[in-house]
Amino acid sequence: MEETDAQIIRLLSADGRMSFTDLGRATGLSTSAVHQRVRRLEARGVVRGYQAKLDHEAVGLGLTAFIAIRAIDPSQPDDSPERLRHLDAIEACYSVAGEESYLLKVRVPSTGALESLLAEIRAVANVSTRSTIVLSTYYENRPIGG
Amino acid sequence: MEETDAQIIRLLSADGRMSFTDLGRATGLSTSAVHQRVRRLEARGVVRGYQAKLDHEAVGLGLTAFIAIRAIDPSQPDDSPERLRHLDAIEACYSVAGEESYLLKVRVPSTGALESLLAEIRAVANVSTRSTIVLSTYYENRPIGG
DNA sequence: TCTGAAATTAACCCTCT
DNA sequence: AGAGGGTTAATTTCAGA
Repeated sequence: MEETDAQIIRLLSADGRMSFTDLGRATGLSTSAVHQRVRRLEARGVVRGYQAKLDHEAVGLGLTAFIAIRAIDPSQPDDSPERLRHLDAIEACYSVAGEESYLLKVRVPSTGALESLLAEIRAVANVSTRSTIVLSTYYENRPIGG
Repeated sequence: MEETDAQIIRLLSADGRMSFTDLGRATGLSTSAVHQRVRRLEARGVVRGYQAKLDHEAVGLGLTAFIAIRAIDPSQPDDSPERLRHLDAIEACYSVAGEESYLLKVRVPSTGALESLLAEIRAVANVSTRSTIVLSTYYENRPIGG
């Protein structure tokens, strides 16, 4: 990865709405050159899209939790990520090394909603769950380092 | 939270670079009306910024891990999040309920880098660590549901 | 790959409702 | 709060180096 592309990526990681004009100024390139580079990074899949960072509390999703899951029947094929994909409370799904096989990050409005989500996860994926409740978020989704 | 604002938030959560013109079309409002609403959401802190979603592998940060940390000396004031803030491999820091007090999400290039990061975390914050390595990411930072 | 210029479209600000 | 209009600025495409 070239230094100019790396710089563009750092800038867009910190401000996803930065204009091509400003990106050009920051990198010392013309507007059309950065435009070309950003489009190429998007086409290659290095930049996968853009997203607003939200105050989840204000949006009514004030409860965040991490849910580690473990298959109950190890002989069954384990396609939990696909089985759980439709649950839009699940913001992220990772397969992990360790005692459990997957780790989910979820956002819900309340403990009641978390309770029903857990029931649904267990039913849909035939897994046991271990939840870790987030008490407060100090920082999150920080831009990549520079 | 009003339905129109909620809709704008969902749209910007899915596409942070969506134009005010398109937001207007999608919500049935004029360009200037959505413009006004988005600026208000930003001013209130509901929208905290915008960010490019990256392929971290392509950017040279192919190793993701979750690190749960626990204070070694419970009599010391526990300001780990501030002590660790300067480490830009740490993408997120949560305080959590459970056996450990904080959960970090980190991105590094290699296991070697993870090893030195762990050493630094333990030294800087005087904590013990328990790491969970991410093997693969099925989905992540999905837009909020609707 | 870059620049520079031209054409199109969007952002932004203001006023009126 | 929103619509409409006018000005400024950005995006996008293209020719040329």
